[in-house]
Amino acid sequence: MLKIYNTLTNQKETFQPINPENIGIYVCGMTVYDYCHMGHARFLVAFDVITRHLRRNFPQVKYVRNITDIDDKIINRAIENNEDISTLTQRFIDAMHEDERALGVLEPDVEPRATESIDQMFYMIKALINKGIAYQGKNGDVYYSVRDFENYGKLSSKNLDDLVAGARVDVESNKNDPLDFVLWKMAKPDEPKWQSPWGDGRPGWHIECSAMATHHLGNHFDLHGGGVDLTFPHHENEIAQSEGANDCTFVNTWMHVGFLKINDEKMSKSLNNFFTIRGVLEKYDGESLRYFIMSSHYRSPLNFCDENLSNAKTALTRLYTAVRGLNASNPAMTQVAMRFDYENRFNAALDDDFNTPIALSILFEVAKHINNERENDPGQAGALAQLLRKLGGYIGILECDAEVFFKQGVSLSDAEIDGKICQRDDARAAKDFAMSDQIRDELMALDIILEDGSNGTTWRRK
RNA sequence: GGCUGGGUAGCAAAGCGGUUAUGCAGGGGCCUGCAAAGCCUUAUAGACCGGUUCGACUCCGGUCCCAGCCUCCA
Repeated sequence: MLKIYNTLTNQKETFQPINPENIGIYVCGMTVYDYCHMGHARFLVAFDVITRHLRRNFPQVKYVRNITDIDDKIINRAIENNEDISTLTQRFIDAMHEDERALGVLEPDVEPRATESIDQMFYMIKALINKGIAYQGKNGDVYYSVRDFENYGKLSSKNLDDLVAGARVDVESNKNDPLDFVLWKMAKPDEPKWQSPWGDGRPGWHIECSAMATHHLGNHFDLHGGGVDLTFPHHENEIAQSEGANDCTFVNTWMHVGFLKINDEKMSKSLNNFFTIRGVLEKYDGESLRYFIMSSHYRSPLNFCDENLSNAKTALTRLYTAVRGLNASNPAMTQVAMRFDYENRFNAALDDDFNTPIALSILFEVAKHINNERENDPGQAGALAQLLRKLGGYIGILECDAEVFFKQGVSLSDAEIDGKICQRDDARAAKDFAMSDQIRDELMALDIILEDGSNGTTWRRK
């Protein structure tokens, strides 16, 4: 039984699909004006784990993740780069897809873009104006009238008066109320614009998600997610817009992924401490990065630092070490492995609000079991190795060949290393251990580790 | 100030009202020419103060501290 923490109620709830035959989930995606950073990696992987689990438990899941391809930051960046907006956004969309593949993130079913969803936004804004919940200000911008939506604040547990009290003094005379937010803004000269019933302009940020989500998933769907920082105001405003326009519950369960910290500090541009995914990939492989992200619960803060990352790599190495050399596929043997309850416990962990740390700990139990059986009962060890890979696959790890994992990114060729191993074997046979150790040390200096086993010497990267 | 989370062993990170989390690092041992890997074994916890209970890291109350949101941000 799947339980999910719902921001709307601030508690874990049993997930009750609107239609068990078809689950709908919407996630707020990237604003594409730069390369993805590690914070993006975190929510991309988190929702990848979530949707993978949903897909195994329900016959059909529709995962929609939008792309914001028009906003101030994009416009400014295009001007800075002297680059066409669509060229800029396409470049970073392609880069995002590349990063996702490196992290083992599966594609969403639909990836709608704001600029391709303008008509749906018009439709919703019109509905809001007709109901008197939205109005056009003196400057032509269209605003949402927050006071006319009675449930405003229900997601983020805020009430309007507290918000007013805490608000920055923003004398925005075009609004009826300082808390009102923009649905459609008039274009300034030289800005990209679309014709609308209210004048040439472009959409406000929040309306695009309401429009795209309801267009692809209907007025009422199961799950909606994003980073915690989107809870207010973005998701709060999405609820106001969608429920205001459609007069029905927008989303049953709201999910929010915790923040990523950098060396225990908040990641921010002013501290200049943000890392792009591709930058980190120069030093760590994508799978280790993915493991690092899954090593804490998706709602907890996650601290990005070298120690934690190398820890993740070491941990993943232990799992690959367990399956190494046990690649043969044998469905019958997997059945044997099934008599242990690893898989049930693994699934139960994910059913408990996607508890990846527990799920991973079960993987280590299987690894230990394999190591114990390796000598005694190779058949069973092989079956357990298959089980380990299968469970790993459920969360997007352990899917590559162990030899590939152990030999990636090494500066010498296989032949060169094999040559060294032969030399060393000769030295060892002659009991010339000084020479033998020297060869091993030389390779170690190149991050190549030699291991003498009963079937000869094997090697792996550090 | 308001709202939401959180404070667990050397580090990271979970579950749980009474019995081993897990990974890395540390001690001892097995294996090895020596290592590495692996196995066995071992030490180190639950911010503080009260309360409930036969029994609390786990529930309740209070105190202190930390983080996030309240302004664009995953």
